[in-house]
Amino acid sequence: MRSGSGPGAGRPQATSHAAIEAAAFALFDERGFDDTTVDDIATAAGIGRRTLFRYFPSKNDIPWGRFDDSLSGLRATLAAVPDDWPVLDAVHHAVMEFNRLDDTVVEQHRQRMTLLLTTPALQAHSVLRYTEWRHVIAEYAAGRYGLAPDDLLPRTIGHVSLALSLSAYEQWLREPDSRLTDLLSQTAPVLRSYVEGVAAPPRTATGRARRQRGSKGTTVRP
Amino acid sequence: MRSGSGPGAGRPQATSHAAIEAAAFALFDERGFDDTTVDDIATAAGIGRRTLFRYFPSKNDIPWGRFDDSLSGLRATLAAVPDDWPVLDAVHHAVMEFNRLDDTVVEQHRQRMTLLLTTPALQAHSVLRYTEWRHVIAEYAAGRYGLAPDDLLPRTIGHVSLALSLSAYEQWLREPDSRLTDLLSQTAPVLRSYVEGVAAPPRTATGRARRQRGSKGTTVRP
DNA sequence: CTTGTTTATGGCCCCGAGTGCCAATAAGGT
DNA sequence: ACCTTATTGGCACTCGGGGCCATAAACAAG
Repeated sequence: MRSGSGPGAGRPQATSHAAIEAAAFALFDERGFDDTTVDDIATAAGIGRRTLFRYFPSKNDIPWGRFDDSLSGLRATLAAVPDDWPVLDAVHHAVMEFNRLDDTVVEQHRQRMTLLLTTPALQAHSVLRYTEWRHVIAEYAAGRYGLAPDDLLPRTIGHVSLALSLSAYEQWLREPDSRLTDLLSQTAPVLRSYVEGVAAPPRTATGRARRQRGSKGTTVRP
Repeated sequence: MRSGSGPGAGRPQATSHAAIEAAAFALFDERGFDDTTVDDIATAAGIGRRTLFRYFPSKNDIPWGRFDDSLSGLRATLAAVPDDWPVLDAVHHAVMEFNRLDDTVVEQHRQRMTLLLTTPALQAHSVLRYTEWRHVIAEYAAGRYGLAPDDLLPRTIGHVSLALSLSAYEQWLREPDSRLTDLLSQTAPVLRSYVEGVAAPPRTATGRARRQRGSKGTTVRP
């Protein structure tokens, strides 16, 4: 651990997370993730293979960059939300903040997320990251409701929040001209209309709006 | 491919999916998933390591068993739902059917799901299975709404349905005496109350019920 | 009984990810 | 010059996974 900016003693670091990440993304873009070996990345970054694994615990972690820091930001955003906001609004606000992008990095972020969401090995690995993310949401919800983070309600809120975010992200990647924040804002109403048993009016020209009558009665209604 | 029950010619199979699965679970139970090598499983099943990989594409696939067949069942259940049911109810019904368990296998299923949901390597790998599952749900919803499966609404329904199921499963594993179907039925109302901005009354003794100001619209709880 | 044909088996060898170990390196301080 | 400290990176190893291919074990036809 480098202690802040203190130089201290010892051999200086030969590289950085950012440098490795840049070298890796160049190769991923050129040959794809699976056809790029860790040796390739290490060589491109001018370091030894063994050193690379001290910066990133696995090849799969490289595309995620410094995700831990983002999580701290998410936690901080939630903590700053006034207590009288509905939990749904608080979470939605935090998700929007979490995914706010500077215009200059939006294409870079799109490339990163494309990699993460289309490469099977990365899709799989990402779950571990999502779990931490969900836990932050669940902890906040638990605090607001006076429950434990692994009670059913907070846990469900974590899962559903992630579901909505992923849904928005996938849609964002599909539509080159869309804006991520727009899609994130859309998922909540979409969910609400679904839960209330009413078909959302399709935004595409081909869709026919069909109205549902709720009469099943065995389970859902209190 | 064995063609139905026709014996035909050729060397008979030395084992079966079920036999490998049984041998594997015994070892997983004894030493844990990570400390069991593929060689161990093959030896225990009395086959060669190379043969094992012809029955299961990867070590991670062994705990999932024959999941494809279950997916066909899910598809069939959805297809059999009358068209005038609300989509939410149809999906909920299909999810319940999908997770219906014979009393004799409930403990076995619990063991399997514990393995799948607590082993990091399996948590990660399971995403690929979940994707197929979500796709079945999204396809159905798309058909009902007259949309494409990768439009925002069907995709979101797939994600949210999975989120609710996983939430129920995790809770089920935490509470030894709970019933999976009960929990699956609970997640939908939990989601509804959350979306409508009203705190669900905590069911645990320690929780203090905290009511949110419902600035967001209609209240449904008594 | 012998000779094909068919199909599954499993050994051999390879690759890539990831880890433990440890000597070498490059700083700062005394 | 010498010590302390921290990072580097090479070597060897394990494990998951896949390509290749000779071989075993069934059945059918001669």
